[in-house]
Amino acid sequence: MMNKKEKNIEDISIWIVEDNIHFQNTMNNLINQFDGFVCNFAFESCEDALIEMNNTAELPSVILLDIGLKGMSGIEGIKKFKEISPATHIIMLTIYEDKNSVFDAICAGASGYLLKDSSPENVIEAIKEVLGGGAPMNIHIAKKVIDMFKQLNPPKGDYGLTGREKEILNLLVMGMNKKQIAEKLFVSFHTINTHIKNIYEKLQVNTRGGLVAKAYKENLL
Amino acid sequence: MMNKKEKNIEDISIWIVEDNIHFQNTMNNLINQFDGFVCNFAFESCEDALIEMNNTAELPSVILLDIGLKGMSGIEGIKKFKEISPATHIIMLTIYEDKNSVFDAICAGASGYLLKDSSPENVIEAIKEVLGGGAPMNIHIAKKVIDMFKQLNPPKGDYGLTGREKEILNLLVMGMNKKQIAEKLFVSFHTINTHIKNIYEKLQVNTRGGLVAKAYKENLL
DNA sequence: AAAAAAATACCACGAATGTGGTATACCGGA
DNA sequence: TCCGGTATACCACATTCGTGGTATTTTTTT
Repeated sequence: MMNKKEKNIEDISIWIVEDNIHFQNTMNNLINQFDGFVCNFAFESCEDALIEMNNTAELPSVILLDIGLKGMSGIEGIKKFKEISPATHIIMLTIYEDKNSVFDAICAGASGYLLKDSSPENVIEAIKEVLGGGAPMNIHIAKKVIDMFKQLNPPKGDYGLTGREKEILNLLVMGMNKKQIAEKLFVSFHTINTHIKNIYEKLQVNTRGGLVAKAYKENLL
Repeated sequence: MMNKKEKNIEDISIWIVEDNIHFQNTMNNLINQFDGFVCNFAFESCEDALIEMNNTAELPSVILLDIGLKGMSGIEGIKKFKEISPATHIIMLTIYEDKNSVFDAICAGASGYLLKDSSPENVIEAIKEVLGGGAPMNIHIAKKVIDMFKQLNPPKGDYGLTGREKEILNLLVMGMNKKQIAEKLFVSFHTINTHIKNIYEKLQVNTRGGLVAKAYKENLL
């Protein structure tokens, strides 16, 4: 009775993408019980949901999306959903608080996330929150966080590179090869070879890719 | 005189957890000098502070918590403190600038962050801010930060890399060579060679260094 | 079903790289 | 004055790269 809901044109349309049928049903019932929300579809995979999305005119306002799905992952799914329906808010569902996944999800465009053991109230609350325009967050603190990150960026690991070595490192990062660098600095190819050898030693790398990557990661430029 | 403060029931209670005695005292004095704040306790480890927390009815409003502590780390401490006293705001203290630590701290529930060489004004300011802000630094803050970072960074050009190509790009950035990548992905060296060839073509580069640099600059990872 | 895209695989060869050496000249601090 | 660090330079050799091909299978899209 409760989970067979009279469709109302005013209702906020919500989809669920979740491969655990039990949890899917639980969510479904929960949402349909709540006045103003209706769960039109529940899928077991992103692929299925995307097919429906491509064939319907009634795009959902919110998608509850499991982060660990078979086939296309939730993270990947976010991008696809957003391509088709940019206005749809996506709330990730996760079992445990996986920092990296959540971070990735946010980067991919998720509006929020929910732990699977959240209380029904929390679920409804989260949906309301994203619908209400997203982050009702203290802008000051957010700004402060950014300032912190900024402060933290400049100083990083010091590997005791000499001036010349830093100079050459920068040219390497620009994609130049040894010969080109030698010509640019008016020294012998052999000299550059030696310098690069020393840089590799100091940074503990042994490929060009590893070197450049480290230079970026550790802010050596 | 100054650091022996008359206890006032109205004062905001602040604890310090910091293993450097000198810095601990400096902070202590600073806080007690300020009208409206009182530093009731200063500990040298999370463990000590937690014991006290479990035995007192007067929970602190704010904890200044060193990030690099002997025994339980500051990051771990955050969770413990929050368990006992969710309303307590935690401000991290650190000398070394490490982006990851800060992010971890924020995820663990820290409200703010202070470099140890901050001016006295900054310290007081930070405490006031977390007290006034109310909003805990959760995933929403992170979202804000990411959003702003996204805005600051160029919208990262799309070079039409396929999934496999992105995968290989990431391995290249890790400093692996073709043979290693081939082994890791259980495919032939020739296949990797072809993929890399195509990546070079798409990104318009022709050296490993240039590739990795571009990957970082354009946020292709 | 047909077409397009992606992933796989192989060959060859000159160019560039990574690594082991050795060695000289310069300069600033102990 | 002697020593350590820096910059310079050269050699040799195995390994890896970059680039020109061609070609099949699998997946995705139309």
